[in-house]
Amino acid sequence: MSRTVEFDKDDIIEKAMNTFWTKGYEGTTLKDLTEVTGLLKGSLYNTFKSKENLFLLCLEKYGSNSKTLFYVDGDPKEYVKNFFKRLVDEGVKKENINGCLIMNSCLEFADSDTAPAKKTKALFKTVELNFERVAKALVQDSDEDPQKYQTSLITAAFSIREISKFKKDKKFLKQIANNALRDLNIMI
Amino acid sequence: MSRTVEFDKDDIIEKAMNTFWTKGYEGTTLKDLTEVTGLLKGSLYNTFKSKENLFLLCLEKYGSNSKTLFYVDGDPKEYVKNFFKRLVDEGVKKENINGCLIMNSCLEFADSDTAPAKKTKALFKTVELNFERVAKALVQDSDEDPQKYQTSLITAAFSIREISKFKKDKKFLKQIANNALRDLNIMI
DNA sequence: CTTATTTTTGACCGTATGGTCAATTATTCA
DNA sequence: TGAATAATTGACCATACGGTCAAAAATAAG
Repeated sequence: MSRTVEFDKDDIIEKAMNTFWTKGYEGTTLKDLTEVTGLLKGSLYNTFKSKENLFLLCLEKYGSNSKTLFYVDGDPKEYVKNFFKRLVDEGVKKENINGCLIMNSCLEFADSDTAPAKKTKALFKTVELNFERVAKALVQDSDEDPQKYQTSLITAAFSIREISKFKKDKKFLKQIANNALRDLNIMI
Repeated sequence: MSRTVEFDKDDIIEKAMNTFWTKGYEGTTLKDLTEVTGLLKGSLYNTFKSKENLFLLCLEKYGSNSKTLFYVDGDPKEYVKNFFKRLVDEGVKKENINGCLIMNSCLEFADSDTAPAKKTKALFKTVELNFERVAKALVQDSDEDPQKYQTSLITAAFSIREISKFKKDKKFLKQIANNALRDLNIMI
C-alpha cells in the first residue's frame, strides 16, 4: 500500500535528546539534529512537526528514563548513598559536560513561558516529589522534619550535576554530597 | 581637531552587562545591544571591536563590581550572614531572573575554550578565593578544616543564585543557606 | 505490473544573525 | 573660517536559522 518508515522513531528521539542535553534547546540547530539523526529536514518535520515538538518528546523521554532512577521502596539510606555516588562518578568524567537536562532547561527557560518551559517545570516537580518520598522514608519513626532533608538532597543533586559541568574536581563534588548526607551518618 | 565621543563608555558597558546577565552571551543579539545602549552597530563596533570583546569588558566590570562584595576583614560570621541574607532577598524578587553572571557563564561555556570561557573560569576562581578567605577566618584558632566551609559556602551561593532564577521560594532558599551555616551557629 | 499511498528529498523561503565600510557629520585647533 | 581628525550613520554582506513544499522514490496490495 505505501512506503514504510525507514527509521526507529524512538531511536531518533534519543539521539536528539542527547544533543539537546549537551547543547541546550536554543544551542541545538536543525543542522545538529539532521547530522546526529541522519534524517533530512523534511523527514524530521514530517515526523515531528517542529523543533519545539521534538524537544518536548525528548523531555518526555528524559523524564521517563529518570523515573527508573527514582526511589520506590527499600532502604532509603542505601538509595541516597548510591544515588550520590553515581552522580559524583558521572560528574568527574571529562566527556560528561551535560549536567541534567531538566535542571539545564529550568535555567535556560527561567524567564520563559513557552510549552518547553512549562514541561520543564513540571518535570522538576517530579524530581522534587522523588526526593520528598526519600526524605519521608528517611525520617520514618522519628520526629525529624522531612522537608529539611528534601531541600538539602535536591540542592546537593542540583549542585553536583551543574557544577560538574565545568569543575571536574572529585573531592569538591564528594564534599557537596557528604555535606548533605552528614546528618544521616552516610559518607560516600 | 576631531569630533568627540557622545557617550560614556562605562555606561554602555554596564547596560550591555545587564543584558548579557539576563539573556546570556549567545542569547544576546546585536539588536538587543543597540536597543539597550542606544548606539548603532557601527559605533558599537568602532568602540568595542566585536560582540565578544564587549562581553569580555562586561565580565571584567562584573568582576570588579563583585569585588566590592568580597570579604576583607572583620567578623567573618557577620559577613556570611549578611551575604546569604542578601542572596535570598534578591533571589525571591520576581523581576530578578539573572542569577550570577559568572556562574551563568560557567554553565554556558562549560564545553567551550574561547576567550569568554577562559575569562569566565578565571572569575570563578576569584569567587572561590573570596570564600577561601572567609573560610580561613571562620576556623581561626580552631582545628577545623577550612576547606569544608569553603565548599559548602560556594555551593550554597551557587545554588541559591541559580535555583532562584526559576524557583522563587523563600523558605526553600533560606533552607539552603541555613544548611550551609548550621555548623557556624548562624541562621538567617 | 499497476496503482495507491506514504516517505524521502533538497531546493527554496523569509528572517535574523554578527560584522563591514564608505559616506556623512560634528568637533577642535590653528 | 578652514582644515584636519574622528565619531556616527545605515546600507550592505555572507551566513545561518527554523521551516515549507512540490516532486521523486519506494513500498504494499490488488
